[in-house]
Amino acid sequence: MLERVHAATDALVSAGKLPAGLDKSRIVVEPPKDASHGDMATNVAMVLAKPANARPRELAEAVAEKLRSDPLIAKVEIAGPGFINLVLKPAAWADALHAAVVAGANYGKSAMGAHKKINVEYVSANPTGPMHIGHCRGAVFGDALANLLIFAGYDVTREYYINDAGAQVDVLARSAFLRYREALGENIGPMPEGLYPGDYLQECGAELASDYGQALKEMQEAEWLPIVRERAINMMIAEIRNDLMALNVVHDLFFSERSLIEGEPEEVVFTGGATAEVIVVAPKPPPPDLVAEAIAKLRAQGVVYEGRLPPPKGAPVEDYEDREQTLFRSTDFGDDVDRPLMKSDGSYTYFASDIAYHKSKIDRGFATMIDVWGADHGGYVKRMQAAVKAVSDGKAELDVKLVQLVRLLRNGEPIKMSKRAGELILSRDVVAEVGRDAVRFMMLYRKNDALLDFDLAKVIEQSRDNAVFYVQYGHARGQSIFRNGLEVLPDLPADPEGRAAVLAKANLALLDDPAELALIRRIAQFPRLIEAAAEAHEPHRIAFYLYELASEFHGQYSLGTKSPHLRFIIQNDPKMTAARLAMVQGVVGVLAAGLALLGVSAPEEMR
RNA sequence: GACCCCGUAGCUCAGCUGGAUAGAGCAACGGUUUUCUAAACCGUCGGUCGCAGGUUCGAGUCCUGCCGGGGUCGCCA
Repeated sequence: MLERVHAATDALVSAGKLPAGLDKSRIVVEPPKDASHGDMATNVAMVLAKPANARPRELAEAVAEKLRSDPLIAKVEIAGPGFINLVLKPAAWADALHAAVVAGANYGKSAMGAHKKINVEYVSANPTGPMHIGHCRGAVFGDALANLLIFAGYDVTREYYINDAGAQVDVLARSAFLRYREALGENIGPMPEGLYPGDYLQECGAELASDYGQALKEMQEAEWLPIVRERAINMMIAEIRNDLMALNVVHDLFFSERSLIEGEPEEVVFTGGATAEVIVVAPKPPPPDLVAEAIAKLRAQGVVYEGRLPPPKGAPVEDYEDREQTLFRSTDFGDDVDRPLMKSDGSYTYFASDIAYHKSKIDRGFATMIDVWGADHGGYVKRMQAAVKAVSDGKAELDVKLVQLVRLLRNGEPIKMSKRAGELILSRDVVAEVGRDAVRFMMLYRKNDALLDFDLAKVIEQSRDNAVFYVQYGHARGQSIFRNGLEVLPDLPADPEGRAAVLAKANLALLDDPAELALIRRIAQFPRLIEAAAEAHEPHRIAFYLYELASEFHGQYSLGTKSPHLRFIIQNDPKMTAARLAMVQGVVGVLAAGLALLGVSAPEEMR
């Protein structure tokens, strides 16, 4: 439709009624919020009025005149300040539905991405324990976003960054070492302050005990620590991968932070749903220090210097010590203060290796990167974007999606967790209780930057109040209609492709009831929705759209109760039945496609 | 003190990147079933879009300043 409006304005330009060279980018043609305003509306006259030095309504009349001759347009009206409302002929909706049915699972796929490479990094939970519910939200969000971007035509790489180089993995190793001594029969008492108290390291300790016996105890810490650390990290990553698999969250690549510095890949190869190889970033020997390289590059650009920082505001830092340090001039890029790259003991800060990591992404050809982080990392966004800008010479772009906290409830009552005992609520426990579909859908049924209340009791309720159930029921109901439709159309194939091929041949012009046309209109919005959601990096829009589509479908179904002639299956009228089932096919196809993007199953029946 | 996010119906939230009379669900009240799944549907009630300015044909949406809630603030992860 947009092309038709453009054509109409072009015609006015060549007729000399409009000046040439107008900016047409702000012209939109879309379904109006209020259906009584027609099927489509355009703001063309209001957008062009000022630059063309014309009155909006007069200009609208001129454009409307051109559009009236279009064979698919039934009515053109001018309303309000200069909107042009279009009512399409039923044939236009028949065309739209036909396209949806024919395209099947490909309906809504877009070429807007043009195979542009995008890197989406999500989860990246530290390998120091199993995934908790906060990680879970980021995992589901990132996974669905990646699905969406692929559907929109981008070349997406899904990535997990393993923080296996910092102090916290040494803490992990010391904790595991205690569990090892415990496994050897020692009474270790309560876990000392600062170590990981969770009991998930007991298995690690037991393995170490059976593999090494007393040997590790005989060593100095410098000797046993790397051994224990590697074992513990590998086991924790295996844990996390299991948690990801339970959620059906996949990655293409697990990127080791340690490999940036040491050039050594972690020797972990996994198979299964969350499978991916760990990247080898450097040839060996000699292992180049990619962090040092990144810093050197920035230093050459003059954005790294030695200097002092003012003491931190807010909560007092106990061991603060004023000293000269290596700083990145992030203030040049809009950050509040410059940021340190080296710790006082001479090792790199996380920020330093994060710069090297993002440089690696840039070097691997990604000009667009999306990071999914927890909201507590919000203060980190500006400096990271600053670093990306600097290290890519302004060519690469980083979008950070902050995922807000999840508050778990049961029947409206917050579930309390005791951090003291190391008892965070685990992702796997929630999945086990309410199922993967409910977790995934509810995590996506909210904007990423809004707090999320997740009620364990409500998500397994079977009612309209439960969006997951409601949308899935829509899909199942459609399948049920196909099964019953066999009475009138005995030759209807059961497989989706075959069925769609048959139904596509139906005479769709028979669908002329206003409610039916409204439902088809909703189906026809799907491709545009995909593009808008992909553009904004907002998968939650799909979830909301599916809920609306399911709602209209349930409504349409119920109309048949009062008005039998509107039922999907009409005895003795195979032609009308075929047309109606084509409409159901359109709904079911979009529901299935949308649920697939969210990673939620589309059941055949609900019983 | 600075920065980031949030503030829309009694509650939980959408609002398609600036469009027309701001929408759903829940809650409350009323109705619909000899029916293709009532696990559903329809209706009624409910609003100073936190407040005040500004930008323009037009603001819940963009800008500025306040108010309220949350988060973060050198080497933590």
